[in-house]
Amino acid sequence: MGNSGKVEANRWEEINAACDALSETEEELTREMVMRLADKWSLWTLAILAEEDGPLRFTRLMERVEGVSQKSLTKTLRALERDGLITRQIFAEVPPRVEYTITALGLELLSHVEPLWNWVARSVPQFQRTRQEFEAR
Amino acid sequence: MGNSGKVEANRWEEINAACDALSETEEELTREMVMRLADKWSLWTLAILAEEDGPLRFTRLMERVEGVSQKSLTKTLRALERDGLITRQIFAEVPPRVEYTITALGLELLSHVEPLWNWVARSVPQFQRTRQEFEAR
DNA sequence: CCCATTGGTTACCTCCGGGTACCTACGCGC
DNA sequence: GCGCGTAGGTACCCGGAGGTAACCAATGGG
Repeated sequence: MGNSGKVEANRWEEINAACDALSETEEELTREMVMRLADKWSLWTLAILAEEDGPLRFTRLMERVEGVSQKSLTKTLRALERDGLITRQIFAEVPPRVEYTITALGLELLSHVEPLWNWVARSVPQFQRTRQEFEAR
Repeated sequence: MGNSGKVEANRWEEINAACDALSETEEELTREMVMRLADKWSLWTLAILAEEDGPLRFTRLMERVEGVSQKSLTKTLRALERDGLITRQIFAEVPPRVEYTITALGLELLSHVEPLWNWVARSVPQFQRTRQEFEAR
């Protein structure tokens, strides 16, 4: 526990070093991005678009991202588009048709999210045990 | 962009498969953990404890985690302790002394957060550019 | 003429994270 | 007896996230 801790701590210092290389506003932007991506719907929506491997219409998307409201989905999609993680293509038809597609950047992001997510998923039993012990304390 | 997209999509399907292997409540727990860790202070606090490579007292911690309020730090620390990411040792002294230490689990978590964080930090210029284009549209 | 469809937008409401301010318990030095 | 310092707890307030429901524009079908 002692020496392995030191190794991990050094790794984390690398992150801090990487952050220091950025200007203050850029570090804030990093923080902002991380927190924005961890909101209720962004990653889920992105994952749906990734597994589809093709464009999806708004209504279709709302069916797949179970439980999301129109309003929240709109907002989420605008934010994802703004950051270049998805594209939004409007067709001048009636009734209107809008297609959303994940970008290369979006797929790259997901590929970096995956290991962390998998680790958390694998560690869930550990967390459950720890919580029970904590509760029973 | 076409075939690399397919590769990434398959990777993401692995995540979904990993999630399906868990019960529904466990999947919710995964989601909950990810979102909890992405809150305003958890990761930051954890990082401070990691770089310290030793115990830290409450007041000390509040100085380092710049901008956190007493209330929020208390809450954050309780949550981290509950999940076994840090330990909390109370000394029966006056004035009271409480020491917080990161656990092996906490360090492991940080090591898995690091690549994602680094990628986001590296991609910040890209995000800035994309946003400017979006704004100017 | 009426209505359904699609992709929103808007008003309204509630919940919760997080901030400030103030309180406590305790033993110490004065 | 009085303040001081530590590690919180508690009450109150504000803003923002996110849900619901109603409305809208344009047009093809009946």
